[in-house]
Amino acid sequence: MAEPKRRRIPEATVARLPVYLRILLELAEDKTATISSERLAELAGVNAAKVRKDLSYLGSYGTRGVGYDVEYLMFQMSRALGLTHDWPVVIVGVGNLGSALANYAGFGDRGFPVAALFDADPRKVGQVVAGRVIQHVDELPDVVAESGPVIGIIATPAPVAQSVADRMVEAGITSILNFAPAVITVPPGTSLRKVDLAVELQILSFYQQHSATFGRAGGASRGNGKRGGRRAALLDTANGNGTGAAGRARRANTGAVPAGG
Amino acid sequence: MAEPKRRRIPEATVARLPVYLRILLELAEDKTATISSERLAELAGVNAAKVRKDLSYLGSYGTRGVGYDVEYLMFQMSRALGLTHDWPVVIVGVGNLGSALANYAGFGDRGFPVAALFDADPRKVGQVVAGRVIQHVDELPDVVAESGPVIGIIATPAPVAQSVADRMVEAGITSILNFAPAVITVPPGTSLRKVDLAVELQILSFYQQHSATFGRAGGASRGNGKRGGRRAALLDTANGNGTGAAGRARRANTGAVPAGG
DNA sequence: GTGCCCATGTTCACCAATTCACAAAGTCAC
DNA sequence: GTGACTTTGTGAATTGGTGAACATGGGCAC
Repeated sequence: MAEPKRRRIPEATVARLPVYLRILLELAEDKTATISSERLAELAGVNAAKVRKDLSYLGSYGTRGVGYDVEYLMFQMSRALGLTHDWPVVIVGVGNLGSALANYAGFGDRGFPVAALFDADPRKVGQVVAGRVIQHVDELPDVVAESGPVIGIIATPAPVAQSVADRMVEAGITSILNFAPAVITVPPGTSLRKVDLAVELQILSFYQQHSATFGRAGGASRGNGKRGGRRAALLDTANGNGTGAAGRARRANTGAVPAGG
Repeated sequence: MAEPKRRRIPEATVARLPVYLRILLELAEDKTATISSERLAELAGVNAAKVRKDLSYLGSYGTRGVGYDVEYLMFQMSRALGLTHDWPVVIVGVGNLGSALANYAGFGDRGFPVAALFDADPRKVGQVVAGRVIQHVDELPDVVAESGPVIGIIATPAPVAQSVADRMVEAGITSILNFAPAVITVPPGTSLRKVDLAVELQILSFYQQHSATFGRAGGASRGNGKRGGRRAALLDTANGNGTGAAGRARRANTGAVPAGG
């Protein structure tokens, strides 16, 4: 092993890397050759020091006085994220959400092709969605055994989410993304992330309610230049960390504080 | 003011409250009268101490030696989250995802009725989705002005997400949930949360890749009792904080560590 | 080839969040 | 009414992450 492990990359950093990567992709399309941590921070809505620290976990890939080479940084970042090859995904539960996910082109584009669709409803099995025949969930183990490592997506109703997760784990899936509004547990060694609409809305509700306690944030919304350049960044983040929906202005660079009136 | 502000509730706690609330709802349906912090922690996939501390921010609503009254706790929690009345949502962008969201019954059920659908595509305007006529996005300000405070959901393609956010802010919306795969910025006083599919998948990819560094986590998946009771909980959390998709076992209670082989 | 300039990479101090451990406070049995 | 038992609520210690400040080191002008 040459140097396989630099430092252990913090979870918060891991959650931000994909954001940087997407920005780099856009920059590359615009034929931008190099980027400074400051500019990248601005585009990602974070602090420049944080960007530098995050990138330093990947290695010293910047050039002092110049910045980071976009192409090279993209390569290193993709490597760190394990995106050098495709990760097929299998979707269990082909209702409204499952169909939408299956049809979402962004998946395949970014290295996550939809490998198979499953449902437990016999009426759905055999139907074609997004160019794929829906299979019965009983066939999950066989499909996984054939196709190798995949990411499992749960898009079922809440009551069956845990049992689906169990079946995924048993089939050998070690990465699961749960869209069902239910807490599910998996054994150690399996990665689990969740996306929960209702929870997100309720968090927003909290901050909305809370900002109302200090006088009505709404007024300042239209504050200054509505489109002329980006403003005080609060990268907020359903993923990763930094939940920070900011009830009050937090260190407002632009000085447009809502409560001040 | 009697006692409007106890302590300031930490963001991490705010992100967990909705999870507790959902569990309480299920418990109430099962006619469970009281719940201990330990049991609640188990159901939520977190630490019991954390539950107690989280709940203590709401006030001292437990009874020592007994636990928490489910109904009463639900009430207090709903109040804290601002869920005593409905929060209408407006969805901008009625593509695959937007339609799925509009059709998602879970919204209205939980106090977030869909108030209106918008799109910029003239071919979509006038069509009916989920029982609602799609309006042109230009009408957004009028609708918001009429209906009062709403939560804005962005389900557009990435390139227009920022401009949609700007229009929402200008219309007076102060809570935005962004599904578009783009970083958007809003002025202070506006709450922003994001849900990003690609980012979630890439985070999973990282941990999948990483667990492979220590020998292949896949093997241990089937470890012990596949359904017999919940196991070492890792609440992982696309929202809130604690990104923690656990590459390796983290403090595995059950002892089934993947790398051990 | 020399020196200035500029952005990186890293150190350090701070802040937020988690976890432990335990006293306080209530119930229930008798 | 008393005592044992259970579970909460919180203070303190620890961990993880953030942000500012600064030294390091490479490019570029001349």
